[in-house]
Amino acid sequence: MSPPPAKRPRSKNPHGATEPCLAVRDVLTRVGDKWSVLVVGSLGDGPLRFSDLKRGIEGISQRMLTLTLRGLERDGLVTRTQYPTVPPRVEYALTPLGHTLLDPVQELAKWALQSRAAIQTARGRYDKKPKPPPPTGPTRR
Amino acid sequence: MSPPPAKRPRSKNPHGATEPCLAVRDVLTRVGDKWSVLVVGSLGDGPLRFSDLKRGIEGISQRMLTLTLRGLERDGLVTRTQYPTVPPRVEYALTPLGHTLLDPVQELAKWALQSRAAIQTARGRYDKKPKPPPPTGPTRR
DNA sequence: CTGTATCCTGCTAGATACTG
DNA sequence: CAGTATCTAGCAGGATACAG
Repeated sequence: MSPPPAKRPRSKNPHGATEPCLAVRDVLTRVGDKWSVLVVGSLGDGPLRFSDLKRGIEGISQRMLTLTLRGLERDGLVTRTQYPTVPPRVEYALTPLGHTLLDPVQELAKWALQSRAAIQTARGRYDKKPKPPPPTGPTRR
Repeated sequence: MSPPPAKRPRSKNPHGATEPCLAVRDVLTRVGDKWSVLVVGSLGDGPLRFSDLKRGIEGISQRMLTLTLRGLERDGLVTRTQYPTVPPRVEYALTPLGHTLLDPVQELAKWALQSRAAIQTARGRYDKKPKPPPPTGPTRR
């Protein structure tokens, strides 16, 4: 039998183990998608109907709103309440868990607003620099 | 000439204007991608070399690490310092702006760790329910 | 060691049309 | 009003090979 190829003992990460990383990535894929945060933010003020959400979030398509809401519902962050009236009326609201997300997200939003200018300045500067010069002379990035 | 089709006066959003949304989305696309947060987190303890980052972040490919670092550099969140030694040695570090991002991100990470269990429970519950029943009888979701 | 250049795949998300 | 069903384009991201 050939000896087992020694599975990489895995040096522990300096900033935490592998476990937390997975959790963070997991959350980030939910929260980091194009619309989830905006939906959660919209619901922060209280329950809203489907069409109100759609109107409130400029640019979202019906499809994406549905998908986003399903995802959030699945994760236990929002509830869906359907009133059997005609025409149908469905309300979405944050769960307690969903509310706890509101805080970190607003932190991030605050950062975004504060840093927006700085970031755009940095981008402008960076985008002007790239000097891939002619083969003559030492290329210096 | 045909009259301009009246550009939709746009009702103002209840949770803020359209402006902030753009900023938030902008940040989210940077922060919400698969690796940026982990890179920033890794650099939180201090500067690191390329290969150290690669080793520290389990599962990232060379390509994505490079791309992520370029993006962060462009946005003024990290600096790249190249020592003209042989072999080449490049160190990445957070800028002051980058450090300010560390805080909100860690908030979110904390939330992720705390809520992980609850979310997975919710998912399990949700994934069991879907009852697309036989065509006989009133389908009730 | 630190990248860049290709190739290739799957998913994300938009547009549109149709149903209860 | 509230959703589902399709179709499709674009791009994020992985593997690999090569270069300074």
